[in-house]
Amino acid sequence: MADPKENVQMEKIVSLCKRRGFIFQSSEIYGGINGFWDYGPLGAELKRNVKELWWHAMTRQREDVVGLEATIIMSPAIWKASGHVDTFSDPMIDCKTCKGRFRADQTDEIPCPQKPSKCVNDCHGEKTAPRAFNLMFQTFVGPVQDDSAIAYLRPETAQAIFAQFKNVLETSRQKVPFGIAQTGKAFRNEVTPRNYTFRSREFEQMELEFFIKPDEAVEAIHGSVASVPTTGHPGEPQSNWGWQAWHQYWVEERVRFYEGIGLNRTTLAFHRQTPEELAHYARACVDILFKFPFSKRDEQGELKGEELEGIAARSDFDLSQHARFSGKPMGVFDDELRAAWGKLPKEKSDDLWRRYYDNRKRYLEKSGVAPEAAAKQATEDANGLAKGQYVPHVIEPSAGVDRLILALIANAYSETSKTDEKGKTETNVVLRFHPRVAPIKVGVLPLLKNKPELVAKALAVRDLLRPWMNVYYDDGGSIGRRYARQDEAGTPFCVTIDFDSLGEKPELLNTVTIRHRDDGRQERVAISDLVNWLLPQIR
RNA sequence: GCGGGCGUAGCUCAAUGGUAGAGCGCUAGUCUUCCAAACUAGUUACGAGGGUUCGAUUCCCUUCGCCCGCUCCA
Repeated sequence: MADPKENVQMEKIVSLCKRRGFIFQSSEIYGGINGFWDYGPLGAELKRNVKELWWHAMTRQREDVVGLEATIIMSPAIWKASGHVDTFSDPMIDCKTCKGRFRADQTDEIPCPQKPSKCVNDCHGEKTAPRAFNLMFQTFVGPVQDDSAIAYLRPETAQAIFAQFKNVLETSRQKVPFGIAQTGKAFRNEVTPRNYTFRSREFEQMELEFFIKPDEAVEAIHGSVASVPTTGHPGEPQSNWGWQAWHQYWVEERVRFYEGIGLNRTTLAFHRQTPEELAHYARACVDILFKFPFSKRDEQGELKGEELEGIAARSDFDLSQHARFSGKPMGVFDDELRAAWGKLPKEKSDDLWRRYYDNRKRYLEKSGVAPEAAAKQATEDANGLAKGQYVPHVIEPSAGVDRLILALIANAYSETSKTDEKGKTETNVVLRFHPRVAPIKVGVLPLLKNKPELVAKALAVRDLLRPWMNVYYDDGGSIGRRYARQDEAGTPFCVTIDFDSLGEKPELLNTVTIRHRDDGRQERVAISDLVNWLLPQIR
């Protein structure tokens, strides 16, 4: 943590989350378990709202994205193909003398921190035996616990989408470009869970794999690939978009989503990965960061932010891997491409053929295929392109739900101070959630508890609203106390039933007060208009 | 996993080798005509296990968890 003040801010948030029932430590009564967190009543509502908004925006509101709900345990072959079995398991050696940690396969290359003239292998430090640091949780499928039964809890939801790509394509009546969206749990046995729920061992993802034509196919069909500005939203998708346009599009779509739930651009930061940071198969990756209180600061003292979501342009790597490992074709056939290819001038088709060939060959060689075999396969692939066949490329917006929840809470957290006549200052916490994500949409409160007519009317209003939104009825303590309770829960609106609602002023019969969380403003609304007044604000 | 700090009600904080206390919160009741009013009653803790001791929340060990460094990127 950069600064004690920010530490305090984070501690307040943690304390509030427990006090109000947003987040609890998992297995707390048994002393807890590191890296696992539960959501209490308010947290469960908040999280559900966020996931539903994502699902709504990503699938139901779109023509070109469909959903998937895959299992958490899959064939271990999937994780071989994806690279997780290999890259997620570096054997490590700790040196008890110098406290260093080294990859076991590099101890004869890395110099000893204390005696740089010698490598780690030859220095005098006492080393532990090599230990595999596999970030995947292992389990066994079936009753026999031998190596043949080993399976893994998925470390990301994405791979199921690739593995089911063909099934979805064939059953959904979609054509490239289109996407497959999925939310769900993922598991990583992190070395060090950190920063409250930010890095957990069990967490939930919201991932879209959006499949697009390779640029060579777009160019063959449209003559050229559209260029779009590198900043700002490029507008409605166009058929001549290549991967860059689609990537830019999804970055901006995702920012719109965050803005729509109360995280405006100033709370976010962006990181465009450098060529050194990118995985070898990736063309680009933009991270969307949120400036958490625990974030580190840059040289200018600005919060750098922590990653909420990465939008990666992953080329055709994923589907190609699964095609190679499963032996099942992952390519698609494109009528339009086939028709267009025949009309290309030879110069053009040769150029496209060569570029596609080069890309395929580079991928195959990077994947360890022998040069000769790679050249042969790449030739086949490029010939396939000329007949209308290709392996789709993918743009992957991949977000962490739990990180977003924490960001929403941190963003909403605010304190207001009031000093009463006696000079007593009181600090109140207000969670300024966007109404769309707020766990409770409306608090229904009779002005007084000991007047049966008020209570009866308030209960009637509660029952009127309940089918439409999450309501909370409260008649405990004074009205001010109840407002304060709802402020802490982040409830955007409170409806108060008073004597005018009962007709004390006849013209106000069957009206109620709506009190706004953020400024305390009140307005009078007829009970019969309540649903129509509230719904547009919470959707 | 390694090193450093920490662990007392739901929260914030006391005290002690000999019965653990306050404020706030929460629950119930009285009262209350719009922003944590008052009164009454109730509620809950020494992270877990072992040891030293007549007796441990206090001293020692182990373990679990939290925070800070090394790792990581949803």
